[in-house]
Amino acid sequence: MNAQAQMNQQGKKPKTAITPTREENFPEWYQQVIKAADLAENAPVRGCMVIKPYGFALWENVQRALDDMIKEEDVQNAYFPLLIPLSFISREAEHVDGFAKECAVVTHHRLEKGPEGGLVPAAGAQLEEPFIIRPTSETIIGDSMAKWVQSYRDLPLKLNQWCNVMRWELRTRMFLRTSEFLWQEGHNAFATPEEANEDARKMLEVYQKLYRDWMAMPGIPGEKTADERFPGADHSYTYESMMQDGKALQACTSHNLGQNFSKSFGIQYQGEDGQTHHAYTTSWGLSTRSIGGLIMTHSDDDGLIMPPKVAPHQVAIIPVLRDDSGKATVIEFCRKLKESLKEKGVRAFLDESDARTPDKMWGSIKKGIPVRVEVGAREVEEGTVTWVRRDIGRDSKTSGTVDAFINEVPNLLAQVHQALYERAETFTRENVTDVSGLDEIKQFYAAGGFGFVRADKAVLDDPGLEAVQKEFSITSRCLPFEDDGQKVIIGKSY
RNA sequence: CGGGGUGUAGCGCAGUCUGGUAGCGCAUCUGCUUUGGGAGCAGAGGGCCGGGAGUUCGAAUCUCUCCACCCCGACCA
Repeated sequence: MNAQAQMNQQGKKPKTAITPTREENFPEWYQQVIKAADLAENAPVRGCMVIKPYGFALWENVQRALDDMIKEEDVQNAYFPLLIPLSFISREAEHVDGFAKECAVVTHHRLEKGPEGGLVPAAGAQLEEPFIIRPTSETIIGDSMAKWVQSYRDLPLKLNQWCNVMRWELRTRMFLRTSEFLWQEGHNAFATPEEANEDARKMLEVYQKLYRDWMAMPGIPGEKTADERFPGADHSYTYESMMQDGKALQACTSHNLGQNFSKSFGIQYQGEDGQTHHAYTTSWGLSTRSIGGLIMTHSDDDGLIMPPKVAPHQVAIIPVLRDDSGKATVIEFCRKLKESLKEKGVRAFLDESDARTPDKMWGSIKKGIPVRVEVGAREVEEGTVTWVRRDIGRDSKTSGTVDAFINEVPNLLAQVHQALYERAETFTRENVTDVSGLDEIKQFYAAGGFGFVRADKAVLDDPGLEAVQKEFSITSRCLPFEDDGQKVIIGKSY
């Protein structure tokens, strides 16, 4: 957008740090942003990725923020096994249908030398009952809950685990859909259906808060339609976030599982009435997919833009060095600046590499560091610094004293956060189009319409809907809470 | 899993049709000159041309076969 403006003024295409641009090829741009920012790379294993230190630092910040919020809800962290007995997964009928197709199965416990050299699973070491590598843990946690819940006094039971899961995906993309991914999965059990549903809604609000206040990502909270529901859930709630290419990303989910799992796994308690009752359970998860969403929401043609609150580095200090004579003084000045920022609770990164100045600058741009501060011999002499906001670029270049800058930083970071959120929020709002019914949905997408449409939920009962969805690769994303479930949002999705 | 595409230096690519000593740009290293939004000149290093099997005097190039990645679709918290 900024690039577009420059292009018009100068009559030529400005150089962008990322090629291709979003407009030219969005999926390829996405890959290149990840590479340029050094977030992750493909692993030798199909569909898996290596999350590199800078990318993992981002995830850790997201994790820390969410973990604190989860604990605020009186949920306790625990850990359950990676391997799940095969028989567990088949206990809940819908659940099996949902996951059987993408399970990795462990069948042996030993290797031996094969006839043609190399190692093969030992024939004599076949497992009596194979294990699956967890695609999600409802079943194995349900098994434990059944033991832990005896009396109504044991409820509610609220558990969460941070772990990896594996789903044998046919089509993978970095962060958005990988065979193995990291997430947290929460599993709560209650005595009444009301509490369970309230909990599922509550945890969605927690996610919404994380996205809004930490990752600056707007979205549309709502309920999933029946055909988009989690296998085994009575109700699934979601936060659907619009990416810059107009597609929806299911950014997290929260499920009210009713008594489906408590019946399959025998999660029962004796109530005050002396009778035995099945508990009501919920499950809720947020994964490394959120990182993919963050990238596609905020980044531009010069690379990543990090929302300040989860950014591994909030301020990049770039020493501008002319020659070796002034170098020591400038570096010394920068180190002091870094210390002062640290004391203020700001995560500052000082680039002490001997790369040339522009390369250091572009490095911080591509990594999306929210604020860049340039310190040269001139600044050191005057006791001033020059700073620039990543989201605005060089138009935001400002000079001031070191003290002024240090005092301004928290405000600056808050402004970047606010600007990122508002930009994404406006973008989302402007790209949701109200339509009257199926004909208008068809017209909209046939004419190359961009983004989501919002229709009366009656359209879900239109027998022609399926054909239209297929034709334009669109699905119903959710029934937004803000419309009291009377409308449905439809669009393309990841 | 179906259709299409791509695998050649860290990154981006040419070379493949028509077999004959592995190339270009950026990055890296050395030196000099430069330096506040992607510097210039000169030189240097770096490749089992995705893997395997064939055809051939000779294969990045032709054939077969795996594998991986990307896009579309199907499927999918």
